[in-house]
Amino acid sequence: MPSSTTENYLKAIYALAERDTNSPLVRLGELATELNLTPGTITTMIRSLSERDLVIYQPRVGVKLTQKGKREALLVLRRHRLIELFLVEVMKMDWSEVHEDAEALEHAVSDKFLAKMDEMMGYPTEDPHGDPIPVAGADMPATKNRVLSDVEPGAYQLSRVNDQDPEFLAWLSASDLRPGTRLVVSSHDPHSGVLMLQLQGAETEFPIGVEAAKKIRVKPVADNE
Amino acid sequence: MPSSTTENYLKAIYALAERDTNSPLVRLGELATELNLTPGTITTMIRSLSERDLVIYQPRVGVKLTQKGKREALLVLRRHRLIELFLVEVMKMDWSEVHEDAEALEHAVSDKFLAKMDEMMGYPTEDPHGDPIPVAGADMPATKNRVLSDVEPGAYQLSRVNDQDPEFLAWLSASDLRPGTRLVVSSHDPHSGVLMLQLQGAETEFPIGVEAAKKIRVKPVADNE
DNA sequence: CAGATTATTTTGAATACTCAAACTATTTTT
DNA sequence: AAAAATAGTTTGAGTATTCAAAATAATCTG
Repeated sequence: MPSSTTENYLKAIYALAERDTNSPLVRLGELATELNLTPGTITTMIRSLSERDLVIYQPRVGVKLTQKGKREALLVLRRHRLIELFLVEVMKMDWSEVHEDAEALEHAVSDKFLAKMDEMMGYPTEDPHGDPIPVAGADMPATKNRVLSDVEPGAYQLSRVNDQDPEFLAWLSASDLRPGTRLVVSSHDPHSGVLMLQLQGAETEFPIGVEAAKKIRVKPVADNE
Repeated sequence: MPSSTTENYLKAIYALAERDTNSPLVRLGELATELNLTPGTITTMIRSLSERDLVIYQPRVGVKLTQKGKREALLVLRRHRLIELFLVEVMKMDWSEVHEDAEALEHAVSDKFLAKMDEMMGYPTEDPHGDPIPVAGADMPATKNRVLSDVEPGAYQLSRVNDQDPEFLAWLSASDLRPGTRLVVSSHDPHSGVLMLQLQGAETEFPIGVEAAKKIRVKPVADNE
């Protein structure tokens, strides 16, 4: 029974938290940008979410989801991804036009309908983007993130960096390695301890050592995303 | 871009107007009952609909839809019925559980999605209840009402009475013939000019003359409705 | 027709969002 | 560390929708 507004806030908080796993809190400004609302609105709304025990709010610092909030967010995410897949697979709709529709339907779809879609598609575990579909009861969607140093050659997207060291982060940034960056792991030589990466757009390859690669998490990317 | 609240008001006005075609206006009280809202709320909202040229409002008397309002209402009805049919036919959902779902989805579904459903089901003209599905452009759904005197034997529902005569109406009412009443036409003898009706629940038959039957309109009823 | 009944409207208030603009805290920069 | 820039909060206000209860109009009934 959370309103669709509430659902959207929770979803946004969840998404932003995923995007940047380093900081434990999502700042309200990010949220304002994400949701296209004024900062004041966010503050007000977050206070209300906090009263309803959906988020933990540290004024001036940021928010994070409570257990309850996360459950809700995952529910919405599940609906969203299942619907997207449904629209593409069953309704034969196009990639491009599917997101908006799912955005609207995710707040209107009943459990029964959701269950039917799920069944109809054989209980899929990933949406059209390769993102995992959160499972009904389960707390967490199996995150598809993997440590860059452990990954087979292929296409990935940088999802997070497990290191706070400013120098390292600066180097990453200077190398265009930021969350969201697409990259292809073209080879991994275990003897030299060097992986060759090719960045989105760039044609030259680019070496990185295993030690550094251990700090970086990526997720596999479907070509169409 | 009407809100889903607005859409529900328009839909309700449309439905009530259909139900009782004798009076040209829907009284606000009926609306309050239909929508389960307090009378004051209705008054306020109707004034707002009126300002937006969706209804014509005669204070203390009633409302009717404007051309614009009717267009909106039919749009919603089209969505509702198409969705119901979709849920039953494609999603294999049960009759009983379909209405509520459609009620929610009718406000969230995009034109693209609607078009896909329509196409997928081969452009159906009737929903699971036998009610006509309003066509996108067309102003009016082909009403399925028929004059009782012209109808073949079968199950019907009384939809309207085209007569104002209080005596006649009183007789109807005394005979339990009211809009909404289910009845079965068991025979129609053109020579004697008498139709035999069996009322919902009752087991005895009951004669009515063609002249009277001409004033009564019914619509076919599916057994499951 | 006058009081009783019933239908509708008005009034005052609440909830859930949202904004603009003023204000305040925090962080950066010099 | 003070000035400047940035981020977050407060305040006052508005929209859409709703309710309860008082006021009013219309209708019914003896």
